Amino acid sequence: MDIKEVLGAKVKETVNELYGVALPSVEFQPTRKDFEGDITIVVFPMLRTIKGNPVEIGTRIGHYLQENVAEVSKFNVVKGFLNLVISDAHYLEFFNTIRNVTDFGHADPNSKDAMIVEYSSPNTNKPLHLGHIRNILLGYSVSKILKAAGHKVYKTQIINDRGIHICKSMLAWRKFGGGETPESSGLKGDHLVGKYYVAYDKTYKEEVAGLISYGKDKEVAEKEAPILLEAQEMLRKWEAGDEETVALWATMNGWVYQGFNETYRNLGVDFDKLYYESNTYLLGREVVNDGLEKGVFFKKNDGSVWIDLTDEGLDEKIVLRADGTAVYMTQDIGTAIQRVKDFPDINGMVYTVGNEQDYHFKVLFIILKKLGYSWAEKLYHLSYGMVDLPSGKMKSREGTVVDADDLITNMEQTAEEISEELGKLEDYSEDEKKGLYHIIGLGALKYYILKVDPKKRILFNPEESVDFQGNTGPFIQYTYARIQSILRKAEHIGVSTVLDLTLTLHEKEKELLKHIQLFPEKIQEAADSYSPALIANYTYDLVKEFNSFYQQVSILGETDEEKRSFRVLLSKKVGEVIQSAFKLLGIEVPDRM
RNA sequence: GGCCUCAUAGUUCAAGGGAUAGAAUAGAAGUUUCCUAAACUUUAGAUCCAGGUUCGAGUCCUGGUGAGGCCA
Repeated sequence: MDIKEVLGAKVKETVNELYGVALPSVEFQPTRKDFEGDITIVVFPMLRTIKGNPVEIGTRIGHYLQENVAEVSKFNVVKGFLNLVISDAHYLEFFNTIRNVTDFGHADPNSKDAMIVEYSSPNTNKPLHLGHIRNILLGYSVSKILKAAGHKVYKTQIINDRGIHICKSMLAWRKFGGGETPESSGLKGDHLVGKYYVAYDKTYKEEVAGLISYGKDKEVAEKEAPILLEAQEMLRKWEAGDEETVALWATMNGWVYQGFNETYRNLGVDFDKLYYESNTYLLGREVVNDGLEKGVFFKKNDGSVWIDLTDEGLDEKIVLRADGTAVYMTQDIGTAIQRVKDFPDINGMVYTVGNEQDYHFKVLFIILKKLGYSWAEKLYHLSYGMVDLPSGKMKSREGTVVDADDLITNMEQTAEEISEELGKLEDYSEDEKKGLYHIIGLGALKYYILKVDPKKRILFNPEESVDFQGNTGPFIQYTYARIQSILRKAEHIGVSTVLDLTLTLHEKEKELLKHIQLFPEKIQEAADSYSPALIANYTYDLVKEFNSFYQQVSILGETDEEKRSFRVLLSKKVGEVIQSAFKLLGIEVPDRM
């Protein structure tokens, strides 16, 4: 039983007895380090219910708790803060109940609604970059966190595999490619296709410049460049189902998927179901007609269909063009409904999409609610800020985009350089080393990105991102590795698995136990706010707490056998919590480094 | 023009309306006969501006300023 629940109930009971009033709630916080105590009850909010002096009230409650609650061994009152010292026995008892629990902190599986988490959802005309990485890591981590909080989770993405941008790559490949394939060129499929997208853009710009030099207006030139007209023609052919065009489209998309899959594998992420826009772009139109009948939408004179959201403080938004073709909104409405059909057990969806689409999703969710879908209440736009570079915004035109694959390789190399310098792995085989550098390099990258609150912009400094000291992934991995080293040595020494519940706890041991105790709450909080950053920062705090413990007490060198055993068991548990927390971030931990 | 985010040490990040605003990095100074020094200890340094609500505001409200985004 959670200590806060016990105390909360007791405090209410106490107040009722002493003052004859019912307290609506009790506010707790961890006691600040400069005061004696483990848990603090804030008295101020009680003043609304009980009239009087906060110090007096705190003292009376403190006395009562000390006498009647076994867990409370001491107390002190500072201003309106009632600091309680919790007995060692309570923490030992807590430790005893969790020490053999393998998924400590996780809620019962499938105890909550099933959900869909969508992330990645790239275009298929160029390789993934740093912006996608933030999206992918966030989405994957949130899916793990929701799962740990008790939800069943389906991971999905919608691949933007059709449209003018793909036609541009296809056209350029046909014009300049000379039949080049990933095999013949040795290029990763997505990079190959991206190369032709760039080639298209170059030609396009030359043509526009040419037209302008012949006296055309810039705007006109941009619309009339021959290569653009050709690409548009190609798109029309694709939509008409032209065999050759569709075949080329399928081939080139196939290359891109191979490339993407390699990147996903490197990042350690996966999906349960994929949606392709080429299959879904026609969805949603019937729903619009439906909504017209219900009066949710209205038709303008030109035949286009709109929704009026002025009563929501927004404006009017188009949902179907005058020529009857779908806009993004139409598709998204259709896709959402399709997903509920595909996964009838779900009640809730998370869309991991950048914050430039905040408005779009706000509107989408309102429309779905107005259409009367009950699950529309449980949609969440996991919106995240852009990734900036020290030089400013990433711009593909200026070549400042950080490529995902290059970045991963870089991180692995840095991990290798640092490890080689320290030279602790002489007995490792090349393969083992390679695996380890991958774990460390990706740990650095993932942690660097996930520790930041999703809604904030990230400044990605390539030099700092490979920093392995301080609040970083490798620092935490290193602590884990040290713990494993202790455990290996402990095996030789022999450690009792019986826990002596009458031990007197060292201050640092208590701190560690308090921190471990927070893990389940943190998972819940992270799930409620869809924020891996909470887990990252929690893990870092735990690691710092462990390092401090490690520095101050002897673990294997402790001569009292019972104390030694306890410390080994405690270290082991800390390792397990680190591992478990990092799993929620999609980060692996090494046994040695 | 309308709407939406963000603003905290030199820098990168924290802080469910609660105590003296925490870390990390960069700077200064220390700690290795002992369980991994990728560690630890000490030191200095910050809430964009002006009002308001509250016993109490980095946090909530209003108005500015600055950065970014969305919609025509």
